[in-house]
Amino acid sequence: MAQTGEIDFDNLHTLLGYHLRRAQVAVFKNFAEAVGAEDISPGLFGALTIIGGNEGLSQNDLAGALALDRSTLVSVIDKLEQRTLVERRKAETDRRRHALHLTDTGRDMLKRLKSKVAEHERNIAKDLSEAERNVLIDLLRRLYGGNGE
Amino acid sequence: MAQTGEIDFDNLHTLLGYHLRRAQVAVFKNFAEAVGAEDISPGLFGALTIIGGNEGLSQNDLAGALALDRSTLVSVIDKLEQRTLVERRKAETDRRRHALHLTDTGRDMLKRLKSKVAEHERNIAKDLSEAERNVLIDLLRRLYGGNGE
DNA sequence: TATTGTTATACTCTATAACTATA
DNA sequence: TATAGTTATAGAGTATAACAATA
Repeated sequence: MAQTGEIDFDNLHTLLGYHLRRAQVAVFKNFAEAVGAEDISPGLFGALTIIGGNEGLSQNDLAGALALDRSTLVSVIDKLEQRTLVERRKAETDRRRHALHLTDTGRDMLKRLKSKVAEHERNIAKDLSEAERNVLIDLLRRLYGGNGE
Repeated sequence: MAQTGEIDFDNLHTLLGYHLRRAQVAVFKNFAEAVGAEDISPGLFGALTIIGGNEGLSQNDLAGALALDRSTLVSVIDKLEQRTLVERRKAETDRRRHALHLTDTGRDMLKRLKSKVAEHERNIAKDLSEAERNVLIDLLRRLYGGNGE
């Protein structure tokens, strides 16, 4: 019977989607190790980062930035609020909206996370030169139609 | 209030993980459109491809090849078997094992899928030269430690 | 009427632990 | 004892549809 080492992968190894998934699994695993006891996912870190850079934004704004449905954002903010990292304040100008703010705890955690995530980035790209890393980001961006900064 | 276009993404756009996720979402969406009425996910296509290239392999072999737990493989094969694309045959040499085989329907579908997936690959990489596409695959591979073919 | 946030619900993908049958 | 497959269960991540409050 075929052993794992002898498996014929046919054309699977020629497909971008295959390598994207493998790379993402590896990167997410490394992310989890890098943040360790902070115990946060890339998605929640992204939400925290954007709230930190845009205090007072609405859930709709954040959903748009993260390309998530606004119903999905509810549970994202629920999680962050349960951990006292973020708070919903009633927006005064439009009482349908929640203005999202980091708590002091959230700000501290974000600061710690940023240095851990920076280390994580160096770690996953340790076999790539700085130029190669930039090429990789550029090529990925062209895959999904993202513009430069 | 901040609009989506004015959001400050801070350092998020400098992170490989961010672009990987965005690229993967775009690629998976395009995959779904490309296979259309065949209605199959990249994961099931991968399983089908490996079974097609290794008829008679066991569920354990396949789990290893796809880097999935063997309990996860059960539901993968359940789905493929419910659609009459794959069948479990009792391995004669070791009656604990299931030898996985494509049905005629599965073989036909795999053949159709391969051309649709090839088109999908051309489509997602349409803004990349052949050389750039190869560089991208090489760089992704170095992110997860994958060797050459 | 339209928008913001919420709830209820559901689906996909994945894993761990305990079980059965075989080896 | 160890392995192959299964089941029960759980959790993350995501979406759609319907709803209340507000605009």
